[in-house]
Amino acid sequence: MGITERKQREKQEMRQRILNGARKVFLQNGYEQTSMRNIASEISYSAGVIYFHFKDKGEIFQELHKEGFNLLLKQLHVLDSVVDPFERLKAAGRTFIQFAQENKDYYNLMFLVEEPLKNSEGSGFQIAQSAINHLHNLIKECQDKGRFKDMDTDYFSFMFLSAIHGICALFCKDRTVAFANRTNEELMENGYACLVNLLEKG
Amino acid sequence: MGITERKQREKQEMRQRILNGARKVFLQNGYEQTSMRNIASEISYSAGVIYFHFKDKGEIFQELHKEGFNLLLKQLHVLDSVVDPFERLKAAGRTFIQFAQENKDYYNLMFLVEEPLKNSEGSGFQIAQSAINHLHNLIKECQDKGRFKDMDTDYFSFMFLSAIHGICALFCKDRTVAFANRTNEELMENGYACLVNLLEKG
DNA sequence: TGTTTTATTGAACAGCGTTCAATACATTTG
DNA sequence: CAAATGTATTGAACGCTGTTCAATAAAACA
Repeated sequence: MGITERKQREKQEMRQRILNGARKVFLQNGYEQTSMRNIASEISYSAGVIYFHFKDKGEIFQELHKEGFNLLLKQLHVLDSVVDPFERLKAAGRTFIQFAQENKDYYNLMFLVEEPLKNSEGSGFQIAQSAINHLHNLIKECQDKGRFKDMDTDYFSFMFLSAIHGICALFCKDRTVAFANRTNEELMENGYACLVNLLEKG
Repeated sequence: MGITERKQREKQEMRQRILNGARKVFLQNGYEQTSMRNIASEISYSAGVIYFHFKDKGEIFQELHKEGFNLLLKQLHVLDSVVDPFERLKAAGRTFIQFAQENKDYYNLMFLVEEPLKNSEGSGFQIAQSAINHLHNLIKECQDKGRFKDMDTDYFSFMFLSAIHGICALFCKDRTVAFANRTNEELMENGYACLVNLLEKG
């Protein structure tokens, strides 16, 4: 049955075509400002057809959300070769911040958009969870080498992620204005340096 | 001219009536889900009249944004009597987190909603700035007593705020799911405790 | 009283996410 | 090949959104 095979492939291609259009519009205008009609006209189709290939806008969100995490994880895995876990942790934080700076829209999607990521079955949830596990293990490695010995691994992971996310979130939602006379780059870089300074004493 | 006086008062009352309706609907449904028609029907007026008293939805946002900051600042000023600046700083962080937990919608509005807070003339910007200055001075006090001596005050303030904001932002946008088997309260409280633990070593 | 100012309404516009009957096309069946 | 079936796409429609505006009501002034 080569025909049904081709049909499936064509359907998959259409799904991808929609996703490509969605990504393009969304990287230009941000997720909130991206409408189904925008996406459709980007790929020269009618808006209705999207609903034949996707349940709703939320499913497109899920896909791009997953894309964002894969992109971030790919950049983080570059650091796998760094042997010292604490050096790897510090570099991971820097990579995370850099990712937010270079992919503001993806970052918004992944961590700041109001969207039901509820159903724990979704693969989007799983990939986020695996990222957390990765961080958890990394910090455990640091602890095994004597760092942060008196801290609970889970809570410390949460705190570390929060601190970095806070930097990125203030940046992504334009809440850095109140820190006068400092560029975003200066704030984020030197702010993170302060955190690292603290970590080195723990 | 008692009449123009009364007119002005009535106009102010109408402004307040709209704001009260807006606050109520927005505390029930969240800012994004609050429409002008919702607000209008809440106070039994037509939607159009809002535009006679407010420029647009953004101006209502500005007002509620300011309200949120005033509420937060009021709670922070309770700590003014704490003499030791480091104790005050630690308590301020806890108060901040508690504020986010108890006023999720205000917090979203203040720090997470996508909205042009651009024009540096707005009083909303000023109140945010004064909050930052307050934090800056508090940290400077700590430094004067020997804490965080090797840190730049500005960047350290930014880092501290970021760390706490990160905790609150993950909570407010429901991104804590990936930390299994821990309630939000546990995560936030113990996560912050980890930060405090680090600070005590700095 | 008549005129001008001020406040409010309700309809309208363009856009949103989503649904659905109609339609065109591809494939399978008779 | 023709008819029937299934699959993909369209475009109109629904009820929502923020916003504008002519018409209108009410109040203040002359």
